[in-house]
Amino acid sequence: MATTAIWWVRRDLRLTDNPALTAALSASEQVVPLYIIDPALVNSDYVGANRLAFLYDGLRALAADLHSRGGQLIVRRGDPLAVLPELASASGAAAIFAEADVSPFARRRDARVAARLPLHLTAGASVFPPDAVLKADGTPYTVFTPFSKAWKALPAPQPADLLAAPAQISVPPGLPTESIPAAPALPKDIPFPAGEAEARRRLEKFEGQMQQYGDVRDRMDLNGTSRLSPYLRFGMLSMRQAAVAARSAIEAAPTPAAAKSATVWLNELIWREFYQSILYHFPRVRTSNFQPKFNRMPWANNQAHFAAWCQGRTGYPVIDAAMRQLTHSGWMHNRARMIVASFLVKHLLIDWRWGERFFMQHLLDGDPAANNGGWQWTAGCGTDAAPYFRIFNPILQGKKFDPHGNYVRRWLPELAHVPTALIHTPWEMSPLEQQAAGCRIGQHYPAPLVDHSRARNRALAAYNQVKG
DNA sequence: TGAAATGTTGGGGCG
DNA sequence: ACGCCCCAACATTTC
Repeated sequence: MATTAIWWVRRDLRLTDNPALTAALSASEQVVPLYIIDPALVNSDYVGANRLAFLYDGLRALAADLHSRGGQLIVRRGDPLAVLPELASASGAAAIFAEADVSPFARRRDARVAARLPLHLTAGASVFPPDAVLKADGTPYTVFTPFSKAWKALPAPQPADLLAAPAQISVPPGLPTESIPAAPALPKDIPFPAGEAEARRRLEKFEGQMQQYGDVRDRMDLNGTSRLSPYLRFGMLSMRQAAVAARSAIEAAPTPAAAKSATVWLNELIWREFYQSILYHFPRVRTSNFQPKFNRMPWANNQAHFAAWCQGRTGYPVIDAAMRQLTHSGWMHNRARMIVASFLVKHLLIDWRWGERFFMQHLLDGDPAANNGGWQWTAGCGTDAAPYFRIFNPILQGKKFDPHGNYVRRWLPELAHVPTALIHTPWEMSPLEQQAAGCRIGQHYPAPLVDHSRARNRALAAYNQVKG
């Protein structure tokens, strides 16, 4: 009888450069590619329809890729602790292989599984596992720059290190599978087709743009970023594939400026690894301030203000455009993420966890480590955090990073005819200008929810309380 | 991976 | 020609 192993797919929806799959294939003749739709995850308030739709589409793409190699994706719904033993006995599998996941939820789940079944966790979610990048005394880094230096000093993965996709996958016949749920109805303008092939296409396209990344990455009105985050989130692309591409762009750069630009993108990848390491070594950050003194923070937590922020109705065009980009497309430009996060936490004095949860509910790329790290950074309560007095001015940020107002107009059609000079301060339009633009402030578009200068002073006072 | 307040400098208008 | 003032423009410090 053929030996069998389960490849338990979680956040590694790819056949190329997949250490868990490779380990399963080398351990046994037959492999059961299994995805378990866990109701505890699906119904969590950290998950939303956007990301579920992307996941289900990704599973369909993975199933097709497996099918073309003679395999099959087995899908089950239920608690992994119940599904895995049942499938192991039905298939005769002697071992389970899966990619390690740093989130506290995943680690608890995997520990319970490993207590009952032979579960082998492999690296793969990051270029280097969290225990590989440590200070000389063995403790984890809590500041990004030294972390990134240590990361860059480790032997870089080479193109030849990337694991090839198996040509053929043999799955034991006759295993019952459930259908992949139809993706929930979503707005049509979600510009992220799921799947490994699409991820690779995007990476190849971005390799041609990486040398300009440093110049255009902050421009919200341009497509200067890689837009790979949803694919990295679900492992449709491995971090090693991304890092190899970044390194080769740096080496092939014709000018120092081009090399620097690609290095900036490599640093963005390292931020992902940094926050994975933080979540792994300090799991309490998932629910708590990394800096305990922020437990005293006098949040205002005004429900109506939070609702206005969520709906993109704060009266500040950059904020509202970004929030609608998030809810309508499942993604937000990174610069915009910093601006809206700063606004929620500082202008509105709302607990960063509220914003963190809302992001998780809407982002295709919503990742516990990166999202939590970003929010704690903005709130100033995290590792290597932004200083408390760094308060983004939404008007200036708009003028700098959306200079023609094209980003604002794209997501806020009610401002389509506002003159560019006032696109980031539409409340400054005279009654005549409002009429000409077909946009009456307070009717077609809200007046500012808070006054910038007053909100800034209130935030400084609140943060001073924590500091002292 | 800011912004505002405050300080400094230098050119030009003007008596 | 000179001093005075104004105020960009830039630099520094403060939050």
